[in-house]
Amino acid sequence: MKEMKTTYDPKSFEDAIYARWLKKGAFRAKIDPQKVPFTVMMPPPNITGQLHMGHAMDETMQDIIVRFKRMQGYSVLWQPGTDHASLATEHKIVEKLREEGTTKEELGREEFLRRAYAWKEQYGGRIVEQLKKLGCSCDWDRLAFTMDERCSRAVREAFFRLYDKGLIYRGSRIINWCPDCKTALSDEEVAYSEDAGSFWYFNYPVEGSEEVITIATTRPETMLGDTAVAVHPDDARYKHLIGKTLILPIVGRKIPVVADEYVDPEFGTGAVKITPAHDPNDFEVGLRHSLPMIRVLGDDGKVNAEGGKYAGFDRYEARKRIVAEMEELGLLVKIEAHTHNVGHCHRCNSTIEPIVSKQWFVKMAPLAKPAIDAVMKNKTKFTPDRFAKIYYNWLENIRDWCISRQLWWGHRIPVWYCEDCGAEICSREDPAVCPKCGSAHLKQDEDCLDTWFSSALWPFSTLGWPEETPEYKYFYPTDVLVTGYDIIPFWVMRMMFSGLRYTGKVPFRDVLIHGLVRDEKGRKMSKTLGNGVDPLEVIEKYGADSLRLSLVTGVAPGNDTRYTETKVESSRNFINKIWNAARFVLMNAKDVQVPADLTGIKLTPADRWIISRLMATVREVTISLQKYDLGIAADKLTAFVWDDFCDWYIELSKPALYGGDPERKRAALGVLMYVLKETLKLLHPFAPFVTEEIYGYLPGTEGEIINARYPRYNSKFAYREEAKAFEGVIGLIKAVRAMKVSVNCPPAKKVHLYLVTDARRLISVNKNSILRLAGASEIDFVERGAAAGEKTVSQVTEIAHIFIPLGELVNIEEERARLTKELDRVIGEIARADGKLSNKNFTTKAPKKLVDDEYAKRDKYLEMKKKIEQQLESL
RNA sequence: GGGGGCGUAGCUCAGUUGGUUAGAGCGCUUGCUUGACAUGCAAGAGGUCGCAGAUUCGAGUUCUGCCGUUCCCACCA
Repeated sequence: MKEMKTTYDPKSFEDAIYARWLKKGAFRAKIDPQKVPFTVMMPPPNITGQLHMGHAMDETMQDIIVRFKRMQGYSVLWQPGTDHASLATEHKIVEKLREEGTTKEELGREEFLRRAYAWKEQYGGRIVEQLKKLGCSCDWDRLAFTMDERCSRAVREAFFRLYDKGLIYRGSRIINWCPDCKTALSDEEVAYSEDAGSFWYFNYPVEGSEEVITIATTRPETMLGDTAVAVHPDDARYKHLIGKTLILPIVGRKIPVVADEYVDPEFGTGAVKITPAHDPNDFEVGLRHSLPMIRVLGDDGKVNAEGGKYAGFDRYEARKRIVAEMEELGLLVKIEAHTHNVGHCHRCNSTIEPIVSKQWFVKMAPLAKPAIDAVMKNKTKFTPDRFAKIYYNWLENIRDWCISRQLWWGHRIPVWYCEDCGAEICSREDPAVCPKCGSAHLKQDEDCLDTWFSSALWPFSTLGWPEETPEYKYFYPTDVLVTGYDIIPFWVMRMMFSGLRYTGKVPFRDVLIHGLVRDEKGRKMSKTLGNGVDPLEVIEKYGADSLRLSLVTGVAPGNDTRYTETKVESSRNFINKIWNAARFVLMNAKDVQVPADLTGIKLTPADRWIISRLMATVREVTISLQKYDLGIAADKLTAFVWDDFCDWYIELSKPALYGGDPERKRAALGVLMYVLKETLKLLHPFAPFVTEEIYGYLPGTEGEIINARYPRYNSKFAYREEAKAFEGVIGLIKAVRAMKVSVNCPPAKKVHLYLVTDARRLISVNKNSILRLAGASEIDFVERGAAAGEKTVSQVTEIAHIFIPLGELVNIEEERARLTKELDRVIGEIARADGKLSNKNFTTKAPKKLVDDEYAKRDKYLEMKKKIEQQLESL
């Protein structure tokens, strides 16, 4: 057998272990009627993407859940894939073309797409390799892509069904336009920020009068498209002007003054310029008053022909010039500084222009309702449940979804227009001729679909829907979706209404929401700030297991967390700890095999204690994982491994290992190995690599830990009473250690213990361990402390009153101080217990067990008090 | 304007359905080359759980109000 290295060195085995899992097909999902399926859909990362800390946490959480379920015996499918990320990818390629001195228009659609696919081939697999580094156990054989044949077919079907029912329509509406990406965006793709701007006050002259009306605007260039000025119908200042005509300066257009409730008389001047083609509110006003819509900005963000002499100027240049001209005309009243919320493109951060434009929309109201109901009825549950509220909030206020994008990289809208009769055709298959007039002159819509239209189908499109494939029947609906709260509006909500609409079922039963990984100072990690930490570098330095553990420990569901290297170090230290614990066990084991179970091993109280603790840990970890409390599960495991197993049990086992009694040694090794093996299994979902590596060193284990059965709680091994009694031994050892420290006794100096106790049997059985761990030379049972001599230190514990004669080592004053402090504490406890017990309400209303416990506690403390007082006296 | 989150040890954070003496990691103090591990061991110090009320036998935990902080949505041109 190979020797384990002295320190944990993840680089020496992680890649090899991953390769072995792949080779053995350990991640492969199988349709097995004997098993219960468990399905998780990986949120498909963008093909443009690189693994960042947010992914690392998201994927780690999924891998933990998936490995746990796999070990529990479920037939697990963790479906991986990538997203074509229409806008993000096209943006990147366009940028590259610009560097090459060309444009997509110059290349043409066909050549552009060829380039895009080439780009995808080159970079699209990058993130997949990075996920492997992290240890993700997804079924790579089923790797999907949102633009592959399966997914494309599902997109076509979904579009057709909605179109067929009138839920997809084409219309001219105000949409969010990004002049840089030159495409429409959905409301969700616009991010608002408080930007510093100005408020320009302009005078518009009233026709046939000396009067003017003062309006205020934040976007002067839009005045070119003004078709009215609105005032509040009850506003006394303007009442007489309603119905009058204004001369729009610069342009010279005659525009009416209209009355509309929308105007807030308190804000600005109480008079609002109305530009129906460039503002959502103005658009509504325009509709109410049948105002003309004049678009003055082109798709490139430049003033168009409607802008007269300003045609061709960029929107900001036009703004400057228009303000200057207004000033020259004496119509500029004032300029105020004004911060206001400005929309920015989610992708390129350019300022969004609201523009009226002909686009495709999904009617949301009929889709939102079932999606709300499904969560209300608990068909899908959010964890933590507060996110359900956020979900409702989104769906209740949702507006129709603009799904067309003026992009080439994506799913082209499956609608054709007949050039002869003008018919609009949407069909499942590409039409050859117009079904209305038979003409062959058909032209497909130029636009692509919003990426999220295809992502919304992910839970079932990857399984072959609309076909009733065996996969679809077995693995759908999925079990849990893991994602960040920032993705709820983009994706979770859209998968919900899509799933319900197309499959009649919720796409997942649970939604586990997590927070963001922030930097050490609590800031969002971002490219512009340059504060992002590359998970791959962390893996390189500390190993994937350390990174994984550090991303889930001490994290509460749904809360943001800060990444610090210190946390990774702590996790690494922990893993090193278990590495060395294993090394210790194996060094002593030699030819001993891991026992299959505990039957046939003669157990000591210490053995029963650690087994009891193991069982408690199995239960706690299992329950926590089932509730998706990964942080709690990790904490419980860490505490068990480090405190109980390493710091106590291994030390307790040493007398048996070194004592020379082969039978006892074998028994101790049996327990050590059994507990170690079970612990590795418990830990495997969190730290898959190191547990698999150590598992491979254990003699007598077969196969891989990834396929091992997750430990199950067995009440037979709970040993409740015995474990509790043994805690008394631990208390005794801790007390002796503390006593030695308190009187400055060197740790190496062995002390003689005199014990007044009822637990002689328990102590005798564990004598060797107590001597070793407490640093004692001898234990004597006595009736009274006086037997220990005149100068002693003493301490009362659960199971014994300890006396140690320390001769010259005793510092009387320090000892007196220590005892006095202890006495104060005990008196405080008695007062607390008395207070509770003298309260009739407590004794009558609280559960009996609590009251009894309180009595027992008070008696114990009274006893301790008496002993401490005696001791103080004797000093 | 609407809706969340957070406020607990010096720092970063946990804290299950209300129930022993409120926990962890890091940092700090003291001691230790204890036959796995100094990426370690032992013993400690450190908290009016943001403030004020309420409910309860009992509140870090439930309710109300307030203060601070932060995020999301909506938005007045």
